Amino acid sequence: MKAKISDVAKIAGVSPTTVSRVLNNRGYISKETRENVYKAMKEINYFPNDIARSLFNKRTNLIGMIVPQTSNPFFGELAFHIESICASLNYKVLLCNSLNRIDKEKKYVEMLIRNQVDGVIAVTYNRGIFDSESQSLPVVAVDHYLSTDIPTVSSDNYSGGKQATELLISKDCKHIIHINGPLKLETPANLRRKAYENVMKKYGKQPITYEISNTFDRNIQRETISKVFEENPEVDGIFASDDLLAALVVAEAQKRGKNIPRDLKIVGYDGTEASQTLLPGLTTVQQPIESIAQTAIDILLKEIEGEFSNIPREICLPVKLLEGQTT
Amino acid sequence: MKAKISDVAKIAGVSPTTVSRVLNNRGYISKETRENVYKAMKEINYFPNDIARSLFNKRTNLIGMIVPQTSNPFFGELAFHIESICASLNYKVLLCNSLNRIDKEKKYVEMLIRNQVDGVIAVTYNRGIFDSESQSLPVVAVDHYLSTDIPTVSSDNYSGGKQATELLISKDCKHIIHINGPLKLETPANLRRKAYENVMKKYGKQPITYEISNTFDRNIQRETISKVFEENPEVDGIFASDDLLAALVVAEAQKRGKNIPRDLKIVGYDGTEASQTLLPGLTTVQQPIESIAQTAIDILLKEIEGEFSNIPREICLPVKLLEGQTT
DNA sequence: CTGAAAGCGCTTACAG
DNA sequence: CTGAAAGCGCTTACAG
Repeated sequence: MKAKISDVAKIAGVSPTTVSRVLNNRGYISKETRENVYKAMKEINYFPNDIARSLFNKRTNLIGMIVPQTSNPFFGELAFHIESICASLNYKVLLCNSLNRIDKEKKYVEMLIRNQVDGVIAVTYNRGIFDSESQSLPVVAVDHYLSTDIPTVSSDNYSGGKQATELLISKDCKHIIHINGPLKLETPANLRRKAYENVMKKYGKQPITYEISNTFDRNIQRETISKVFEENPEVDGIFASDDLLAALVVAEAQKRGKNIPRDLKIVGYDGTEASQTLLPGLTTVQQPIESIAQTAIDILLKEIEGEFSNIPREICLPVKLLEGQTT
Repeated sequence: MKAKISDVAKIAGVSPTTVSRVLNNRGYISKETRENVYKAMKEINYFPNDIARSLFNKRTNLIGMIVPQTSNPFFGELAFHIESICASLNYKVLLCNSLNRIDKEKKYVEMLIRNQVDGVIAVTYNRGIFDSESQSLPVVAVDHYLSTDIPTVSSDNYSGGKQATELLISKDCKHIIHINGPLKLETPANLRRKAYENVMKKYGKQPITYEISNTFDRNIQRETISKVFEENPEVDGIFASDDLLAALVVAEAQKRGKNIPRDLKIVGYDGTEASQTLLPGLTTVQQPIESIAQTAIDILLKEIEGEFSNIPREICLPVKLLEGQTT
């Protein structure tokens, strides 16, 4: 049987109330009593039951974190930073991999509510998963607009898209194509495409965007990329909306005997540690993943503390263009 | 205020006991009552408080998962599978990024105990983090021996190391070097080195293993790799103990003007989705990450259910050699 | 400086 | 088929 507070009390010769007091450092307690209690806790290897505490306190110090998939380096890195920062603040993280599926996300949200999480950090493409039932639940969205009253943290996608496109143009690319994920929703990431299109038009060029419908099926992605080359034999610049996509473009280009960067220039997006290690030559727009995590947590904690006054509705963090050998 | 069971009871005109019964599908309940209760729950948006349930049931359905760092694709992918499988079995996962630091691991273990997790899946290099206090805690280790009574799930590291080395030999490499992480501990991953050394000896070659002391500092890794080339100008084959390391070797070799695979052949280890996408040409030994996750969970659940009888002390899953363009 | 009592939201014998 | 009571392990007024 696990030791409980009354066991400690018995051994230390005090009441459970007193044990609780030394545990929480509340009220006056004689040095002697305190030491006796500590000794008793050591003796029977006592650890407080945080479940019981949470029930009373109506505070779990639990944060729900919904990401599409930690095996994707961007989300894996984001998850790492979020959890690490939370741990340093004494918050615990419940991990949820949603695969962007709305059914899973809804289930996860319900699970998080049942588990009384203090707040949720959500990286999800689906609006409407936080509804009526979760009105009072503190939520912060990363990289996606979820609803008018949920703050969003993202990096400066417009600037990133602009820098990527302008780089390709400055390198003399004539036929630049953009490949993006699902475009249906008003996500900040969509601004990457907007920026691409605007820059293209500004330079009198025709923007062409290909959409990858499924983010999780590499074969579908490969097919789309193959189509890009088939339908645009003159393509000499590609801006891919994430590094994995860019890597697939690199592979397909090599398969087709194209010399990079001579025949084709490629810019990716994300600049994760993993992609920079595995494909260090890739030119890419690096997101400030750690500050995204930090900012999201700062905002969420404010919401949790009830400081709704000075919470920005949207925070946009700067990106950094990393020039490699693919441009 | 959040709705609770007594609110539902009041509205449905029954006792809390009855509400609990319909919630848990226990005992006989008239159809009418059941429907009234459901209607009441809908009406006030009631969700059961799992914290309160857990307190009573002494069962949280929580699993602690300790990994070094989810930003590393191998652990990110493992974490994804573990969490996904757990979710499908109605278990929730508390994420812990330990960075392999024993102080962090100990803190995480204590946190998990306080939170009454039903069990822990640990990928850690440090023995002794599960001590006396956690005797009764179900634990399963992945890829590392933690103690004699903690089951270990790993892939067949010896076979992987053997296949990698034999491949290099069969490709006519004369001077093959192995680069590994910290070697101090008796981890299954150490078998990769053992296998390398045995195969080398078998073929009358001198095994040379370089050790990377810090897994998290890319610069230290780069320095060690640079040293490998400096000290062994004749090297024509390198077996790196993970894909990120292999990628660094590729980069360094290119920097030194070596043609891969003509002048130098490289084999990595892990074969994650991310590394196979970002560096598809890499020859590597692929670990069965999903089955590792599945197996670890199977074993952990058995421990949780108290079925200690038929739990193997060690499970070893088959690896797969993926030949790319680096050999 | 310390303890007895009540309660956090739930569930399960027990009784009817 | 249903309800009143006790209890999961803790904490906090309240009283001394």
